[in-house]
Amino acid sequence: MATGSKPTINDVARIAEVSKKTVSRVINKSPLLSEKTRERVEKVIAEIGYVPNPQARALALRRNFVIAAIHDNPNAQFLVNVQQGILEGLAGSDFNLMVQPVDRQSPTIEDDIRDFLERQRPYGVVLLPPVSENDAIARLCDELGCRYVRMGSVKLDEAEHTVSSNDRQAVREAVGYLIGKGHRRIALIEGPKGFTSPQERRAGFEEALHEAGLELDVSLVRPGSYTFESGVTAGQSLVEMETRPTAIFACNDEMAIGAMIAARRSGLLIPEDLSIVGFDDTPLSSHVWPSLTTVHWPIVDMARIAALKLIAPEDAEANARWLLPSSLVERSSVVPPAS
Amino acid sequence: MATGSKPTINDVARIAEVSKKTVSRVINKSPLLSEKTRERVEKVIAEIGYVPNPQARALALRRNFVIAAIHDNPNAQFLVNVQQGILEGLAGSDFNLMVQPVDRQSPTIEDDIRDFLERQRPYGVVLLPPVSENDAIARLCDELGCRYVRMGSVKLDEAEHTVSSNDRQAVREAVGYLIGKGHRRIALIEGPKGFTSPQERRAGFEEALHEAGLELDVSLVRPGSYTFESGVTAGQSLVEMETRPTAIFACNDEMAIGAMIAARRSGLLIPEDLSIVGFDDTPLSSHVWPSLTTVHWPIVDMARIAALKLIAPEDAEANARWLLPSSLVERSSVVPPAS
DNA sequence: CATTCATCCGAAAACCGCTTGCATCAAATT
DNA sequence: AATTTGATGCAAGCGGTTTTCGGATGAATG
Repeated sequence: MATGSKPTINDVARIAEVSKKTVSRVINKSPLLSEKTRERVEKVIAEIGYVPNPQARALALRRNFVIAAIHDNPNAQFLVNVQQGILEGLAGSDFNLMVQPVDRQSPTIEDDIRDFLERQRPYGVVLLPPVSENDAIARLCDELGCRYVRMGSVKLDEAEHTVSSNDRQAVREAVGYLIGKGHRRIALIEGPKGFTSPQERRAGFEEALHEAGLELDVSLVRPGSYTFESGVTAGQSLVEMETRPTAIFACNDEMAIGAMIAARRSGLLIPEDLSIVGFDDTPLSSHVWPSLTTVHWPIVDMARIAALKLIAPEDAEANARWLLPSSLVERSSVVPPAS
Repeated sequence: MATGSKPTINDVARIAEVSKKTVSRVINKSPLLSEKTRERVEKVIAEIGYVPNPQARALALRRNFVIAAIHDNPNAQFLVNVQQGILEGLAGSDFNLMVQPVDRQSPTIEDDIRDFLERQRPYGVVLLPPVSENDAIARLCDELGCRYVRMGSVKLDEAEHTVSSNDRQAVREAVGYLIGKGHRRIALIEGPKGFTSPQERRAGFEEALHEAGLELDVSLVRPGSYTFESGVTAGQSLVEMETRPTAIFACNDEMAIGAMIAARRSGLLIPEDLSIVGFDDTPLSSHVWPSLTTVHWPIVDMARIAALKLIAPEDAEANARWLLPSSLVERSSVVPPAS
């Protein structure tokens, strides 16, 4: 090999006195290979510091050594956590992370994703919620032979393609905790309609009430869209009620904090006059005052496992864990109701 | 072309009755080409829906059609905004975004980045602060023939490789605004030592004081590390002073909000007892109560222009705008001091 | 012990789809 | 007619993988 340029498979073959094919077999861990030859080739590879050229492999294999995160504009913290998790899963491998935003509203979303997959040919894709709930996109991946994992509280019908969290159970626990503190008038700020995760969270809310023998009071339920502003609106409407709730469970932290702000604007003290529980455990939740009691949503773990499922499907952890526990994080936004 | 498989350059060449080379010339917009031939080839390309295979191009050109964002992740919101900006700049092009985190502390950081660049061969890289301040990495890019743009308040010596914001000027304006409201005892919570951006912000702070004929009171300066916790610590120490400041300028929003929390814990009312100004204009700043008056840091724009500089260096905007204005956003955390 | 046959490994060549150095050729210029 | 110029094509890469196929090896058989 010429000094200054990277060694190629030809250099390895020449020095080790074998054919390119043999070197290729070593790289791809082919079993049909004598131990002696393998060792000799590996020695040469180590000596001259050979690294296979990813572009050439991509061309020959029709597959790029890249994992793509396909998302539709969720929350910044969520996106970064997912990226971090995927990168953790990819660490030490030859894979890189590509980020591909899409527009869920767009009528051409399927064609856009098809174009992306056909052109970029990622080894696998991680579909983030809410776009992960689009079955057509999963079918598209199947059709194009692209590995995929769907994240979120997706319907749990295929463990192979899903990494999820048990939101329903976690919310039941959280609301049970409020009930345990003595709260009876507990309001709910919902997430956006039509997605699984808010549905699951609401289901958990109702289950907790029933478990305690309480009825769902629909006058205490407010719509929301997972945004801070929607939390403010919902919170305001709740604290202005004649008989206002003593506690609020919001389906995510942003809305919980929005509700907190709204309550404070109305002169209420948190948590003395109103307890609040959120969901997600974003950094935000410990940066407000009082700090927010919330449900920890294990997205970094989920994303790491999603990546492992894609690049090492035989990995034990990737196989075993596809439904991760969410759990309550007690901070200071909950106290028993003023009697 | 066989049904079901994508057309290749050979199909185009055959149908248009020209050579591959000529098709390649059309794709790469070579000037040495008769108008007639170009039109004929373009017609065929459009008809059969030919799209060049990126992997094959990458192999032949020794260059991947990818822009990499190399970061040493400070803040989630920052990272997402940069990604959004880069993607805006890349929209409509054939480029994709790759995300590569590095560890600034690692002794092997240069080798890590060298490996990444040599293997992945991105068309260009965007270096995010603080890793963008590492001159060795910029030299590495030069050496490997990789286009690069450094983001942040980098020393402004080479417009070609820099997209920056005028933090100093913006802070001068913000602190001038506090002075204009009547504040005289203005505290400063600094950013981490050894980086340009906190230095520039501090310089702006001092300039504003001097402009108003005030002296810098070093007893009102606190160290910080751009984290919420460091803001809490600094804020607490400031409000516990015998003669406490009437206003605080924090070098970023997280610390400003930390200081806000600390002040409130001490029983102070914001802004009545203490005015606070931050820097960055993260969503956070409008989600706290009272909402934070801060300096808008145009990172989405900066990142978009960085991407344009990489993929379309002849673009007018990319050339002209490499120093973007930051400007004050007035919210509700500043009032005149209680006399 | 010699011969045959199945088995398996590895060398050579084709291929993935695009770029490019060099050659060619027609048209335009002098 | 000779020379320049611009447009185009051929074929050889880029650095891997895969198919084909010949040769070596070892076991089975007579």
